[in-house]
Amino acid sequence: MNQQNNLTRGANNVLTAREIRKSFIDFFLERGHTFVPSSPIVPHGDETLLFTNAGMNQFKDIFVGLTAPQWPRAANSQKCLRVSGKHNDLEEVGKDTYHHTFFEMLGNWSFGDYFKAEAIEWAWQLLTQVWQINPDQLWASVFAGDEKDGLPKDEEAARLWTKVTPIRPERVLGFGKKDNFWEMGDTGPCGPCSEIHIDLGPEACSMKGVPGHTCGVNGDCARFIELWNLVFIQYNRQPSGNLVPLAAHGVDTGAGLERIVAVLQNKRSNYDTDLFMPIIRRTSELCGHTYTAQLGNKTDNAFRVIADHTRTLVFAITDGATPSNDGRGYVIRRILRRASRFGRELDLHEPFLYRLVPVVVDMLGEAFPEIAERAQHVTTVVEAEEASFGRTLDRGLDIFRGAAERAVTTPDKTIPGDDAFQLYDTYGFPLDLTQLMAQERGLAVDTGRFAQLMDEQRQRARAAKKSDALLANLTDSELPTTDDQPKYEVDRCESTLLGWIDPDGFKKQGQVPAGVEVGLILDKTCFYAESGGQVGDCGAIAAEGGRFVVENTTKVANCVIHRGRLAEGTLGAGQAVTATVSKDRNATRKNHTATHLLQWALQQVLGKSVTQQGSYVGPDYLRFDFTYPKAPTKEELAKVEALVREKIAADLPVTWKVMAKDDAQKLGAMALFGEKYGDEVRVVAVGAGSENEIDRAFSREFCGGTHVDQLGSIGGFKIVKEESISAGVRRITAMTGAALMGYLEQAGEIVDRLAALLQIPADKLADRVAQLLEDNKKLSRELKTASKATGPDTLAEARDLLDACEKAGDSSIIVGRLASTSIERAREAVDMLKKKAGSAAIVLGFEDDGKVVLLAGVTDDLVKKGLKAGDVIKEIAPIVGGGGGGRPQMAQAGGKDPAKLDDALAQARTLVKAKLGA
RNA sequence: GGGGACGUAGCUCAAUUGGGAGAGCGCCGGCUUUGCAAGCCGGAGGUUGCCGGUUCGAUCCCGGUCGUCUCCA
Repeated sequence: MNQQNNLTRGANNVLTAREIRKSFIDFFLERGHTFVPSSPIVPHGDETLLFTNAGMNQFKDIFVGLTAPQWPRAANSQKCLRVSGKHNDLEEVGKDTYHHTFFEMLGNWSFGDYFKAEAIEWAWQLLTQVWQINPDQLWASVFAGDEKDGLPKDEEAARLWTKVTPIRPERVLGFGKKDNFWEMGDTGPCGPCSEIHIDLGPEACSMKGVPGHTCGVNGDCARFIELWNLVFIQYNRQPSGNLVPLAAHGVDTGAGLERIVAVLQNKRSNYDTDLFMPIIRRTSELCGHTYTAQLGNKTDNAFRVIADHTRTLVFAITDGATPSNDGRGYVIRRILRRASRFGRELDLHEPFLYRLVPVVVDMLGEAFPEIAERAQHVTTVVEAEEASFGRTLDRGLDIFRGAAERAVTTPDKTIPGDDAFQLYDTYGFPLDLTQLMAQERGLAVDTGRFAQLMDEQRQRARAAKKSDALLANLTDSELPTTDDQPKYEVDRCESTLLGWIDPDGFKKQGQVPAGVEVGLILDKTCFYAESGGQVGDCGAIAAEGGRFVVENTTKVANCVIHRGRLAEGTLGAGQAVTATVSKDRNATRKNHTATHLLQWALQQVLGKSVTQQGSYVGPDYLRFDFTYPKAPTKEELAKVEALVREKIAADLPVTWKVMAKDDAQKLGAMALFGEKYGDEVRVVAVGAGSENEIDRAFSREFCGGTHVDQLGSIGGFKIVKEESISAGVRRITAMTGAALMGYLEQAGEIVDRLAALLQIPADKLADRVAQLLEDNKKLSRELKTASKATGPDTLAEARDLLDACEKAGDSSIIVGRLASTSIERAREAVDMLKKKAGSAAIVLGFEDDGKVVLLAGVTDDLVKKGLKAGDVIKEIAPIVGGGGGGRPQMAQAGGKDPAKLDDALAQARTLVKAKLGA
């Protein structure tokens, strides 16, 4: 049987990855599904998730029942990243043919619509009819039941397989919980799943000759691989561990595109497909090595790692992650460094990853237009980070040398785990590199100790972990949808208190507890929940008999949560209340509209490479992060300010409209990268007086925030700070309205005070201060030289002391009191005396501003005899109520009791004489 | 969010248990050379990130803060 022929359509008719992706989506569109574009790989709203790691992430709220689905059926190809947490494949990448950090997950979903029969039938049809995979190669698995959970075998699925597909019954196998029961987390929706595996033939087995190995489904070798997982969501796992059947059944399927492509293109390795080869070819051009597609080969390994990681970097950075030292950014930094490290295996020592970015864009820019739009930014960021890693390595090499030198002298020729850990933890020097370099010098590395230290570090971090306690137990609660449309119209509204959230969950009955932070839930509200950079509103929710102070407002699914504390009296569920937003919101609105003006002006002045990276809009100020490769000049910033002010002065109107996303995009409205939008979007248009004029607006942005009606009410605009926050990203902080007035007033006061102090007009301040600094410098220099000429002649005093001094053999014992002088001059005197006397022990003291200074100096020949200046000074300093010390040749002390100075000097004389035997 | 390291001249970095703020490169001047490079001699350049504490005295020790690097979650 020639299986190979059935896998392809002949050498000239192999489907490209692009065609395969498209045929999947088209197939499900034809079956009533809605194409829901991939959600960003960086989930902005969801802090519990570092990166999108499965196709269903964006539908989580639907499956847990927090929100209603907008469509009964959906399909897409989702960008996924698996680099941390439960699914951490990072270390595996490169070693085999199929592990990736970034991959695409093809998926189709049913939200309470179709169930097992359709899911199974369609998957089979697509695989065998559209993609023409030989049915003889396919196997199916179903859930075989679990006694502990009291779950029966999934007979329904098993029966359907043979009913709706022509698969032979013996090809439908049962497996346990590990393989065929899918759970999202410890709690929440879950259910049995059914997988489709393909048999690639005996040749593909990767465990040939391993004793006891038999090829089979879930048999751990590369002959049988899983192509598609169909999850049937029909239970809800409660915190107690019990499973409760769900009323609405769902389907969640996932098929890894990279694997499907490898199979359809008849490749043994995912890396041999057109999803990776262009990157590998380009890398090969850059380094001069050839990729031979072997496993267990160092250079081939490096090619694979680089290809995989480059894709990851392009997508993650495009969606708003940026290399940094914590959170998501740190994961990105690690991936980039890992790729860069493997580049060294290919003799690539200069930044090179950034040169692979265009290859990825070429390959995937059509399916994911965002990466094409952000290519320049990604390139800048990657190159800067590669350069930074180069510096990190250089510094690490220095430190390594020190550690290696120490290790060479030890009996066991081992670099201690502490050193290796310090290199890694503090200087970012990779452990494998430490080991490699140690090996080159015949040294070992104590990895056991290293692992121990690493573990301690982990535990420290874990102990410090905190979470949002308020939302801890919400998984099972069905939260109501809050009508928050009033937020755009009014800042006070009447509504009903439906209940509240506390750390135990959602409460719909009883009295709001006092003294603790809770989140009130209303049927409708005029409060704005934190979103799109705009802060959540503050204010109060009150009724007769009670008043609740809202400190922040957030949103979970479609439910607005008013966070705060009961301040007075009592409030109960079901009660009618009045919600009043704080006046701060007016200031926030000004800042929000000003942010739109700022983005528009930046694009006018700096060009289209300016795209929003993030923002903060609060009552006190606004912050706008945007991509731009270098610092804008003062003139450019001034021009931006001028443009914004011009628009404010023109007092143009602001309007907004909810429209279809496609229409909004046609109008050229700006959207935020890495933000997920629904089919209907709200577009805020500045410069348009009504919805009909929206095409005449000069600024149009996707935005759910609150804005002023007329630009004039912004009442002023000023950039107060411009800075870099990471490579290729700048941050501008600006102020408007009353906050700006306060800021200017404060600045004005400072200027007034300075001008009054210097008695000059304010515009001359800068010049005058510069002049003063210069004068000051000159004067202190002059003072230094002048005081040498005037003041007490310390050197003369010292000479007198020398002339009158006692002798111990050839050595002079010079002890005496000087007129008040400076430490510097007294030191000069000591130096002079040493030189003049040739051999001497010197102790000088003087009074200065109510304190005592003592200096001692000893010439080298006497130091050798055991007389140390430091010892002398330590003995006598306590006499004047102080302490001192120094080196054998020169020491110094201070004290607080001038009356005892002569006593101290007398003691010094006795000491020195005793020591020198005089 | 937590831990570690670093911050000194324009640049790269020194400074013994707390006791004269230094070197190399660069810059300026002079000498030497037909010219250049090099060499020799001399010079300028410092709020030791910032604030506070301990001390007779802090680049050094302690606390805080800002910035950079780095690891863990």
